[in-house]
Amino acid sequence: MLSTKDKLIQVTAGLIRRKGYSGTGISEVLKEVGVPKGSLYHHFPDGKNGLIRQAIQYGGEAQMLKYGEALRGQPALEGLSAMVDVMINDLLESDYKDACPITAVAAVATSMDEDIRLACENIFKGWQENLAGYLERRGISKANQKAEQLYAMFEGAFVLSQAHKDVKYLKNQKIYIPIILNS
Amino acid sequence: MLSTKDKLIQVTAGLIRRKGYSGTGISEVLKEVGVPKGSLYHHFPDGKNGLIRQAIQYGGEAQMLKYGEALRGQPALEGLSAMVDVMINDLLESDYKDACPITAVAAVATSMDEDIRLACENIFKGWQENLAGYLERRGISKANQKAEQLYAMFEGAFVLSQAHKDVKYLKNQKIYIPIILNS
DNA sequence: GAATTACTAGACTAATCGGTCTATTTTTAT
DNA sequence: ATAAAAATAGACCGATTAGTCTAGTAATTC
Repeated sequence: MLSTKDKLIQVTAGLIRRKGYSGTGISEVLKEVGVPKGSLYHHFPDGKNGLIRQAIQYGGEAQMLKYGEALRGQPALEGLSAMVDVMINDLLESDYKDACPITAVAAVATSMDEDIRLACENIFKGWQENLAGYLERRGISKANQKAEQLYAMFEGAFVLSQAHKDVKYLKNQKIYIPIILNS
Repeated sequence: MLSTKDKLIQVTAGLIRRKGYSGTGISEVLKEVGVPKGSLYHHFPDGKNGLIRQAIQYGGEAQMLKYGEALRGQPALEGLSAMVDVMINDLLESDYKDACPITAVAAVATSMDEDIRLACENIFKGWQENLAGYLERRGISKANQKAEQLYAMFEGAFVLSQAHKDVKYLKNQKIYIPIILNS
């Protein structure tokens, strides 16, 4: 059984992924979870900002778990390919509605409260370090730089695939994964 | 002298780049341009949607011009490098507040009116075709696929650089440009 | 110069925004 | 059992949202 607080975080994480920061309304969250306003402001004394900050963190960590599962036990090439498949599935399953959990907020975060941007930055950083460690354990040189580049590629391909409603941009990443790894 | 309509489009283009679709308010646009509501709904009978759609198009085309200028007359490597510099400058000059003119909207566009998403898609498509033609004229093989990949990389690096407030992700693209071109 | 069209001006509406506040209920600790 | 703390409930607030509507002004056409 999920606590009210967790339900609020999860529902918010789902909404910001589709509608971004400003597009996600407090009342919509409350309605979907089925709790009154008092509960929200009890659990999140600094209101929308605190709620979204925690939702970003939750969504980012949940995503990292999915990526980690795809990578685990696999050689670099297969693991990264499976990770791209996770992204492809996310788009297809949501009919292209679910953005990367961070991008939808990150793109406007520098014009909002700094703590929101920091939350995005930290999630990205965690993803990258995770992937860099994975590459390093597989003996790949310049693991850190390559992890950065792979994330940049995947991130961009995700945005393009979503905007075009066509996963080909993500699929193409599989061609370039070995090229980056061997560079 | 700019027409009222053009001023509305330009100011809106600037705002959506920083705050996205939902974060950009009609009244904020009006205030900044200094015109009353009647003018806006005269020039844009379908309201906010029409205004933002045209602002996306304007912003996208303006950006393409900047990219075109960077590429023009240059060999592929130098041209693409200069294009990355345009992105770097955009971030630095705005203190990381200006996102890619399309991404900020595109990430949430699939959860809104289809015409908004189509506007984003068309701009991306235009950019890509433009770059593919440029590569082709320089005798580069698989120009279309490489143009797609380069945009994915740049797009992702832009998002990461913005979120981290660090242009290193964009700078690193210069390492990978020749790798993609020669692949 | 008169009529028509284009545009500006801004009051106004209904709905929603995030947030506050006071009760009330539920749970926990003693 | 009782006191204290945690959580729920929702009325209410001022501000803002996108959008409508009626007037009035400016420019254009005939």
